[in-house]
Amino acid sequence: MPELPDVEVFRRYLASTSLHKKIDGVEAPGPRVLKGTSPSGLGRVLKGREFTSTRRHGKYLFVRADGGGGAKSLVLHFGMTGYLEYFEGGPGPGVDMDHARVVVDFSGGAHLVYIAPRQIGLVTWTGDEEGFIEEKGLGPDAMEIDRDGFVELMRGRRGDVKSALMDQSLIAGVGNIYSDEILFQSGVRPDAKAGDLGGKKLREVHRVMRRVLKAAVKARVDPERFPRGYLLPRRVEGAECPRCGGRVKTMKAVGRTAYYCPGCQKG
DNA sequence: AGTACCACCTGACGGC
DNA sequence: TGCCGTCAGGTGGTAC
Repeated sequence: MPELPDVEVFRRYLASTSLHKKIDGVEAPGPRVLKGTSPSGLGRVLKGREFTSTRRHGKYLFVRADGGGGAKSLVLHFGMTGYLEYFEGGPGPGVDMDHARVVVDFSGGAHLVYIAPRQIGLVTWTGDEEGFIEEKGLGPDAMEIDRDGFVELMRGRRGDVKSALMDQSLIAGVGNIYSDEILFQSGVRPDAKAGDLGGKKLREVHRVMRRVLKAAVKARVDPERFPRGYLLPRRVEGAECPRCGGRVKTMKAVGRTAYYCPGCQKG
């Protein structure tokens, strides 16, 4: 799940559970997700500190850890299957500890666990969040970029609009699922050329993008809670289009499967 | 600049 | 039941 809305939900979860607790130590039973650090390295950085604030940029989550020398932040990226669990005492029966990759132990017996069945994901630390974002080549966050900036970025692109929306160096946060939703609600086919859309349509895509991401966060990314008329809960080949009653179809775009409604998306 | 693959991992699912 | 191919919401690298 982890696109911008999912990561925003994780951020709020972490902020409501894990701030202002002393960190006793860190374990990394899945060290493959650690990049540029080691289990002991991460432990040395975090031990004795406490998380004080959170920040999301695109699909990355930064967690500021204060109480030691210099600024240090935990950096989390959730790959395709990652998420967080917090618990006090032992893990409940529903917690998938088999796939726990990083565990932060707080004094008093609470734990924050980064779980990722497929170890595609990233956990590290940085002393410079801005520098990290720059190194990764991330564009502005999809909820932060303004309308004119968005139109400028999209204009002059020769590739498919879907791949432009998903290009993290242009705009950070949109992935395969939400690009489908945004294009569906904008009435634009996934294989339309971004540069062919025109200013008016691009402004509409920008407005729809903001609305969709916001609604997804509000729905806590639960498809059942999405507003009516959303494609996401019907994102299945042959399903009934929630707007026109036609059939949802798929096509390949940038090596990914795009779901769309030929009846609603003609642009 | 854009695309087309491959790779990294694991699990679920359909077909035989 | 088992084996096999395919697919899955991520990014990063290479080669054309």
